Amino acid sequence: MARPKSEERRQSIVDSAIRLIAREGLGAATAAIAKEAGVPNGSLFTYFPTKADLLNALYLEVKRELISSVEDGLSDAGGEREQLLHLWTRWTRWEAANPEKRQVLAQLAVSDEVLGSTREAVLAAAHRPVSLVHQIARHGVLGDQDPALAGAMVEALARTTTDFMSRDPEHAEQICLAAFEFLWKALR
Amino acid sequence: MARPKSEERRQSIVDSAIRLIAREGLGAATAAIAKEAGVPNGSLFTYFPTKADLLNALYLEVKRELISSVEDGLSDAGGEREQLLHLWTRWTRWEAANPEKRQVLAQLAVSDEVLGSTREAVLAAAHRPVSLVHQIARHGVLGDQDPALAGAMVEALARTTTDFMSRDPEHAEQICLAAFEFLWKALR
Amino acid sequence: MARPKSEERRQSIVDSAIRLIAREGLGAATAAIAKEAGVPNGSLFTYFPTKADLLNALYLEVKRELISSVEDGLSDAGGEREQLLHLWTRWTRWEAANPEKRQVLAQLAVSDEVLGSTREAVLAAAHRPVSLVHQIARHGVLGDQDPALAGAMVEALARTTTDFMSRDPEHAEQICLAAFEFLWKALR
Amino acid sequence: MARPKSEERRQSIVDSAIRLIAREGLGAATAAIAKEAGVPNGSLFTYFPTKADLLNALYLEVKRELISSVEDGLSDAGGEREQLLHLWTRWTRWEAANPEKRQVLAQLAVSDEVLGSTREAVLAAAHRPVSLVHQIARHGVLGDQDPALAGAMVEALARTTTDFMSRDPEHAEQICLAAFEFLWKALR
DNA sequence: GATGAATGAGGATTCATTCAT
DNA sequence: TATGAATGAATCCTCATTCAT
Repeated sequence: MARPKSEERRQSIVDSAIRLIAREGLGAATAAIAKEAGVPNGSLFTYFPTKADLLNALYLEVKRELISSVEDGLSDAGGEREQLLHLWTRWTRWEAANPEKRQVLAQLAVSDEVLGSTREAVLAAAHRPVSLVHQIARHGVLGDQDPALAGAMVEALARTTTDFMSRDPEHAEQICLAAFEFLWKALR
Repeated sequence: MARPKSEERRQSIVDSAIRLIAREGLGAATAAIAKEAGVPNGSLFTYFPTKADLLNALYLEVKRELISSVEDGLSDAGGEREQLLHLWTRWTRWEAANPEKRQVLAQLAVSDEVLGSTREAVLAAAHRPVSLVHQIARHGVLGDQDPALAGAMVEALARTTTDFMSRDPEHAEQICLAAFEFLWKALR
Repeated sequence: MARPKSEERRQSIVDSAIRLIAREGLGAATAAIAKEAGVPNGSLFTYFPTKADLLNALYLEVKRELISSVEDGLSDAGGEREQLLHLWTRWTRWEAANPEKRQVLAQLAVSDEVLGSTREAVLAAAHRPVSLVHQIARHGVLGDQDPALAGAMVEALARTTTDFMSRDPEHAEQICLAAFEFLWKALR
Repeated sequence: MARPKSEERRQSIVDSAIRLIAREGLGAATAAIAKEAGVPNGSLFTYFPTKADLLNALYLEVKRELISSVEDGLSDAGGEREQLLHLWTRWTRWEAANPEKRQVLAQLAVSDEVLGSTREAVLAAAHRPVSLVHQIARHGVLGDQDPALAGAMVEALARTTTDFMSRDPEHAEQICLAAFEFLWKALR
C-alpha cells in the first residue's frame, strides 16, 4: 500500500463528474470526467471501480449535501410552520444556488444505474426533514398514507418551484414564498 | 407515386421505442428499436432522420396521448372541484395504466435531447387542462404567479402520486384520492 | 416508352454533380446530387444506371467541353507558335473560368472509377490539340518518345499554371504568358 | 508510466494505410487498415484520433520521404545542371520505385482532407530542392513569378514523367533523360 | 418512365474497463 | 498505487441501388 488514495483526487473526480454530467448528461465519458479532473483516465477506476459506482457515489454525496444544507440551523424549538419554512427556503435556495448539482440529481433520480440501496441510504440520511414533514402531515389529508408520500410530495414541489425560480430569478423570492403557502395549505 | 410511407411502420417504431426505452433508458440502441419493431435498421431513419427526432416525436406523442386521455369526458358543466377531480383521476390512472410510457416521459422530461420547441408544442396541446388548473388557482396562493407554475405543480404531484400508486396497487385508489385532497387544499 | 428521357433532366443531374463533387469530393451522395438537381433520387438511376456511370459521363463531358473550348478558333493557318499560344491561353482561361469543373477533373483524373475506355475516348476527342503538340514536339527533345508524353506534359503544366493563376487573379495574364514561354522553350 | 505508445505500431498503421489506399483509394476503411496492420480497429484511433489525421500524417510522411530521398547526395558543389539532374533522377526513380506511395500522393494531392497547414509543412521541408529550382529558374522565363511556380512545374513534370516510365519500364531510363532535357530547356 | 420508400451492409468513431509498465 | 495505452463491441448514421406503386 505504497501511496494511500488521495481524498483530494477523489473529490476532484466527483466535482468534474458533476460539471460534465450537468453539461452532457449521464452519457458523459469517464475519460472526459477524468481529464476535466486533471486525473489520468485509468486512475478514475482506482477510486470508483465502475461508472455506476461513481454515479451512485455522486447521488449519495450531492443528496447528502442538500440534506445537510437543509438541516443546518433547523431547530426543534420553533413551531411547525416555522420549521417547515426554514426547510423549504433552505432547500429551494440550495437548488437555485447549485444548478449543476440540481441537474445531476434530476438525471440520477430517473436513472436505473442508481441502486435501491443508494436510495435507501439517502432516505436514511434525510431522516430529520422527513420526519418533520411527516409530523406535520400526520393530521392532514395524507395522514393515513405511507409517510414517504408526504416527503416525496414536498420534494416534487421543491424541484418544480426551483425550476421556476431559476427561470425568473428576479421574482425568485416571491415564487419561493408563494409555493411555501401552497405546500403549507396542502399539508395541514 | 412510389410507395407512401407507412403510418403503420412509423407507429410500430414508436411503440417499440417506448418499450425499449422504458426497459433500457434513453441509451437504447436504434438498431434494437428497429429490430423490435420488425423493421430493418436503416428504415428507422426514413421515418426519423435522427435519434433525437425519434425522441422528440416520442415525447410529443406520448404527452398528447396523456393530455387527450385527461381531456376525455372533461366537461365545462361541472364545478371546479368536480372538473379537477376528473382531470386528476384520469391523469393518475393513465399513468398507472401505462407504466412504460410514464417511464419514458420521466426520462425525456430531463433529457436535453428534447427541444424547447417540442416542450412548447406540448404546452400548447395541454391548453385546456392548464387553464382549468389556472382558473382554480387564480384565487389561491399561486394566483399572482406565472400560470404555468400551478400547472407544473399539479404535474409534479401527479407523477409522485402515481409512483406510490404503482408501488402499492392495492391502495391505489385511496392514495389517488388522498393526493387529490392534498392538491385541492393547496390550490384553493 | 410512355415518356422519353428528358435531356434537360440529364443535364441538370450532370450540373449538380459537378457542383456537389467540387464541394464534397467524389463521395458526394447520389441522393444529394439528385436533390440539388431537383430530381427524385430514384430518377437519377434511369439516366445513369450506376454512380460510376455518372462519374464517367461527367469526366467525358467536362473534358469534351474543355477540348472544344480549346479547339474553338484554332486554325491550321497560323504558325506553330501562334497555334500553341491559342491552345494555351484558351486552355488556362477555361480552367480559370471553371473552377468547379477543374476541381472535378482533378478528382476524376486520379479515380479508379473512371474506366480506361473513358480515358481513351477523351484522348480520341482531343486528337487535334494532341497532334498539334506532337507536331511541335517532334523535332524537340521529346521527339523520340511516345507522342502522348508531350501531350501529358502540356496538360500537367496547364493544370499547374491555372492553380497559380486562380490563386493570384491579378497577375493571371502574366503568369499565363510566362508559363507559355516556359512551355515553348521546352517543346522546341 | 504505463505503456508508451509504440512507434512500431504507428508505423505499421501508416504502412498498411499506404497499401490499402493505393489499392482502394481514400475510401479505404479504417477498420480494414487496422486489420491489415494487425491492430485492433480501436487502436488506430489512439494513434490517429481521426481518419483525416491519419491522412495528413500520411501525406506529410510520404512527402518527407520523397524529399529526403531527393536531397540525399545533393551537393552544392556541382553545377546547376548537374544538381538538377541529380534531383530529377532521384525524384523520378523514387516515384517509379514506390508506386503505392506515388498513388497515395496523387490521391491526397487533390483531397480536401489534407489541411493547408500540412501542405505548408511539406513546402517548408522541401526548402532545399525548391530553392535549387528557383535559383535555376531565376534567370529564365519564370524568373519574375512566384518562386513556388517553378517548383510546382517541376513537380508536375516529374509526376507525369513517372507515369510514362512505369507504363513502359523498358524505356524508363530514356524517358527520364528526355524529360530532363525538356525541363532543362524550359527552366533556363 | 417516374417516383421515393425500402434496404442492410458497411463506415467512422466512442467508451468502459483492463492491464502492462 | 498510478498510469495511460489497449481493446473490440457497440453506436448512430449513410448510401448505392432496388422495386412497389
